[in-house]
Formats: sequence, C-alpha cells, structure tokens
Amino acid sequence: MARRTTKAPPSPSNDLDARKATILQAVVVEHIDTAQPVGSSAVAASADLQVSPATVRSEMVALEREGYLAQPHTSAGRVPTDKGYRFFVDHLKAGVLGAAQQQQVREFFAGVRGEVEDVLEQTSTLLSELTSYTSVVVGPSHAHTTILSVQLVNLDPRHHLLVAVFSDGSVVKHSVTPTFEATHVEVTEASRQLNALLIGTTLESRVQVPSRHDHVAALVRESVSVLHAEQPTLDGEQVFIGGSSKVAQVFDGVETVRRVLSILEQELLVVSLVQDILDQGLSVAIGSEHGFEPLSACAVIVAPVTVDGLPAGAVGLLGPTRMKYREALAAAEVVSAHLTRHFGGEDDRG
Amino acid sequence: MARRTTKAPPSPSNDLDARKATILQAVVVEHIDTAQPVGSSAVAASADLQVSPATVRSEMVALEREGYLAQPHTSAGRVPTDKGYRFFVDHLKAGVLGAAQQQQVREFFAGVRGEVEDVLEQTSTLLSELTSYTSVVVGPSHAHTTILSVQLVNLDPRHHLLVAVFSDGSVVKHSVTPTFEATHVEVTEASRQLNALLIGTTLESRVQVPSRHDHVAALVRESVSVLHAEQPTLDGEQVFIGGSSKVAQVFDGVETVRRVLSILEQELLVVSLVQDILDQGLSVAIGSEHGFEPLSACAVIVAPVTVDGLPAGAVGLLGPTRMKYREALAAAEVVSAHLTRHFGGEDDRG
DNA sequence: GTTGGCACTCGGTAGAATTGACTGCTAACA
DNA sequence: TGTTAGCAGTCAATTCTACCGAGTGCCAAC
Repeated sequence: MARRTTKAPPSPSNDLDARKATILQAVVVEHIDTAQPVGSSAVAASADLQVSPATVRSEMVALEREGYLAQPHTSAGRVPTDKGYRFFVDHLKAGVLGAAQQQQVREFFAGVRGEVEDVLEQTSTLLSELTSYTSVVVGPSHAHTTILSVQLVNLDPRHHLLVAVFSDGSVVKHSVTPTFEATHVEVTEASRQLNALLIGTTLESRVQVPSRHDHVAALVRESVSVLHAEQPTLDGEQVFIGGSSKVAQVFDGVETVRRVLSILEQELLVVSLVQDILDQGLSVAIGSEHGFEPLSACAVIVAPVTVDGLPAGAVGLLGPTRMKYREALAAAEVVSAHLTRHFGGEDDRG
Repeated sequence: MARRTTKAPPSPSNDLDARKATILQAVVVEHIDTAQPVGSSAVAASADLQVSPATVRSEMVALEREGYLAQPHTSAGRVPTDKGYRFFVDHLKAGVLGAAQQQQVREFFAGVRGEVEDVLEQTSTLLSELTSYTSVVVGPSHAHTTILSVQLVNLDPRHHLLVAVFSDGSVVKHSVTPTFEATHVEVTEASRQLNALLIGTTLESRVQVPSRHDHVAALVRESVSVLHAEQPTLDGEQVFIGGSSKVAQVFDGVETVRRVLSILEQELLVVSLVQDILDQGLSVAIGSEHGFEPLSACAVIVAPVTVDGLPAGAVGLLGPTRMKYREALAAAEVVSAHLTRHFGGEDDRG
C-alpha cells in the first residue's frame, strides 16, 4: 500500500520518507512487544535496512523532533508517542486472525442461540477472550424500529406496567402510576387504545393523544409520554462489557487500573465514547485522540455492526496504547462481520 | 461480659478469657487500620489493660497457638487469621452509620424512582460509595410470583416473541421459533390461549398444554416449554455490581485484583456465593469460610432483603479480609432495611 | 549522507552495612 | 503463679555505594 519511493513526501508532515517510516515502525513493533524503550542498535538489527546504529540515531532525533517518538530520559531508548502509534496504525496492512481463533469465532457463531441480548453479551466475552483485552459490545438502539405491540398491565390499582415490543425484538417496560385508581376495565381499554395508536409508529413519531378528561384518556396520555420520554437519553442502549478483569493484566499502575475500571462502570460514558469514535469515522482512537482525559493511556478499537446497511451498534476493544493493533483490529473486524451477518440473515452459515 | 476468673473456660476453644479477647481485638483493629503486622508494645499501649508488652507477648503466643493470630516472619508483629477475624466479628457490637452517610441513604431512598431494576442498580452504586467496597445487589427471583399476562408477538413468520409480565413487575421475553410458518391469526389465537392457560400460574405450576397437532397448539406448547425452561437455571436472577473499580484500590497485588474481578464478571457465581452465605445463616463470610478458593483473600458481607416477610434478594459487600466490618455491616444493614421498606410499602417515608 | 569512535548520562542492580521493630527466653519479683 | 524487666537474637526493610551497561550526542573521517 504505502509507497517505498525515496522522493520527498508530497504532504508535508503527514508522511515520512521510507527509511524513517521503517525505523518508526520497528520502534513501535519492538516496544509493543517488550514494553521497553527501544534503542538505535535494536532497530538497526531488527529492520532490514542496512545501516548502522549511528544512522538510525540521527533519524531518531528527527523523528523525535517531529513528534513521533519520545525519550523517557537521556540515556534511554525511544518510545512511540500517540502520533507515532497513529502513523503505525495508518500504515498497517490488514492482519488476519490466527487459524485457531478463526475457528473459535466460527464455532461460536455457529452455535450461538437465544435472545439478542444474550448473543451480544456472549459476543463480548468471546471478543475479550480472543484478544485478552476488555471488549465493549453496543447493541442497536431501537429508536428507528417500529412498535409491534403495546400492553398496559395492571399490577395494582395505582400501578400499571407498560410493555412495548419493537420490530427488532426488543422489549421495554415502564411504570405508569396515575394519581387515580383505575379499574381493570379502564386499563384494558387504555391498552386497546394504545395499541391502535402506537402500532407501526416509532418512538420519534408524533401521535395524536386523546384530550378527554376520563381515566382511560389519562392512562393513554401518561403511557405515551412515558414511552416517548425514553428517547432523548441514551438509556435503553444496550452495552455489554466483557473481560474487565483484563484491565488488571494489561495496564500497569494501580491508579491507571482504577481509573479505567471506573470509566467502564459508567456505561453511558462508554457508549458515547464508542459513538464519538465512530462518528469521527475512525476505527482506532489512540491516547488523547478521543479527547477523554481519564483514558489517555488507552487505545480504543471500534468496528461498526450494520443491519440492512444501517448502523446497528458496534464492537470495541480497549487496551493500552501499546496494544497489539494488528490482531485486535482483525478480531474486531471479524467479529463485527459475523455479528452483521448473524443479524442480517437469521440463517448463518459461514 | 466474659469472666475474669482464672478457671478454665467452660466452652473449650470458642471463647477466650477477657484479656486475650482484648488483645486479639486490639490486634485486629490496629491491623485493619494500618495494614501492618501489630507488635506487642503497640497493643500494650492501645488497649487499656495495664500490662507490659512482655505479658502481651506471652498472651500472643497463646493466641497464635490457638490459631487466632499468625506471624508473617519471626521478627514481625502478629496478623489476625481468618479465625481471628471471625472472633472479632462475632463479638462486634453493632455499629451505626455516620450522620452524613445516614443522610445520604435517606435522601437516596426519598428520591429514587423508576423500575425495580433501576432502583437496584442505583442502590448498588450507593452502597459502594458509602463503603468504598464493591457492592452486590441481588434482585428477587420471580420464581414464586404469578403471571399477569402473556403475549405472543409476531416478528416474522417463523420468529415470534413471547413476553410475560409477572406480578412483581418483572418482564421476561423469549424467542419462539417454530419449524413452520404461522399466520398472524394463528399467533393471535395462540396468544389468547396462552393467556387463558397461564395467567395466575407460577413458573413452577404444571399446566395442561393442548395435544392437538395444529399450528396453534404447537405454538402454545413451545411457548409454555420455553417459558418454563427458564426455571432451573439461576438465570433471570438480577445481579447488580457496583464499584468494581474499588477492587483496584482495596486489594493489593495485580494478581489478586485480576482474580477478584474475573469472579465478579461471572454473575451467576456471585449470586450463588451470596445465596450460599445466606443459606448458612451468616452475615459475614471471611476468607475461606465461603469455601470459594479464588476469593480466599476476601470477606463478604450480606444482608437479606425481604418483601412481605419472604426473602427477596440481598445486598452484599465484598472487601479484603481486613475490611472495616463495623461500618460495612452497618451500611449493608441500613441499605437492606431501606430496600425492604421501599419494596414493602410502595410509599417510603423514613 | 554514512559511519566508527568516544565521552557522557543516568537508570537499574547487586551487595554490604545498618537500622529497628519484633520476638522468645530467663531470671527476679510481688 | 502470674507479671515484669532485661537481653540476645532474628529478619525485613532501608540506605549507601559502586558499578554496570544500554544508549545517547557529537565529531571527525570516509
């Protein structure tokens, strides 16, 4: 993909000449592998460019000046910066999953059964086992799906349960607690009217609620408003986080671990993070790129899941900036593709 | 309470003479506070018994011989064993929550709204914030509640959704995927029959399913079996874990943190752990007492939640064996009492 | 532009010495 | 008999030192 010519880069700072690129990549690879600063001689030995460590050194000072590398202290090797990782990832040729792992994914999707939620949850476990990073699976929002059925159920005279079923198979429930006591007959009638009113609509549709002052109309009004109230918040998004214990293995420093875990606890935050990255059109967000200070030590990989060509959730991986991008990207892509297929045609052979 | 007489203790090993008890308690308190082994002079200074360190020492060798204390190495102080903590906890006088925290709990329960799940989830966050330990809130199983409504909804000709509403306000859904294509009319009719069949029953009830060979009967049979299949597994239990990030603060050693987190990921395991402890009639399980090897560094506090006098879930706290038992026990009890009240009478003033 | 050589920097480590917080023991004492 | 002071012994933790070595920057030569 990337050119190997030596002529001066057309775009000023975004591209490096071939040798610098090779050196940078060697540093990244080595550092991902060893977690140690990488010295000039290690690079000279590993990369296939036939130059001496001294030459590598002078290239490295340039790379450092341009912001791709950094030095922990004077007498240490170099470590990639976020920008360095970014270059590396942008010039990464697509990796493929190991045969055993591919097999594992195939078997998983061949055997998986059950409700959407269960599939997503198990997928997040799968993804985290494949990569040994923490995984995030975001399910489709049901904002654009239509309502198939609504029902108001009497729990006690002042407490009713509104249960709505959507065309994507999701179910939501809400309490409806009017200020008056409703009879069984009234609740049943309200339920009937809600069905007539809402079936086929989406949560975004405006519907004509009855304005009468009787109990039934009041029940209908409250039900509709409680149901539509769900829309503005991100609530109702389904998030499944798998392998949060990996955080303890993969990051060092108690404080970092604690911080990352405490972010993962706030699922809404995680959803919006993944959404942000997708909206930026990225598949990897490194360090500060996602503008999320507490996760500045992390890289996040995302891959969208689509149903009928429309976005319907995503899978993600969260690791340290020195994560194994090749493998992790491959895993995320393979799993998201399988998920897409799984939800696209109910029948999945693959 | 305990005698000061010098005659041999009536119950052989379960009780200690007053001075030993005081010394043991001083060691536990100190060690919980400092996380360090406690020496004889520290005990002599802190406890109000007017004896010299030498005397304390000779008592300590006895306590060690009897298994209440242990010595990390020869020239170190003493550390409580699980048995030592057990004695401490058994002789703990009930603590009360700090005023600020009591206020926080009151405000929380005064303001909390929404579905049961939401309340439980927020409660788990509350509990973990109160104590800075990881909290577990187990919701009621709906095994004993009755079915209020069942509905079969057509997603597509071969894929239907069974939605059941229970008297405790919980909703479950299951896919029903017959091998034949069912018409809309057939699904509606099956839904009607299911209602007639199941309303008022529990998941444990035996019901008479139709044995005819038509589509409707097949739908009914499959729906009933799929619904009842839920029973044997613990699945459907609701668990909410709050403050898992505390694990990183409270335990030391990456490996311990990882192990605990990975247990917490398996929610079924957590439920059965809490259930076990409750079944043993304990409110605290220390170290190996719960017989759960990976959590041998942990203590677990549980407090049952009841509705109408029947067990309906529990709240729990998970911390290191050297946790602040007084405060944690108080918090768990206060919160479980509030929860009980919250679910008991819908109206909670307190 | 590339290279070998060289002086310099500085974190990490290994070993020795020291400290100090403990203990267990013993002999004297009330 | 229980309690105490005194004392020798143990051992983890700390501090210090020296030193090693990986790695750099610079420079002169090619």
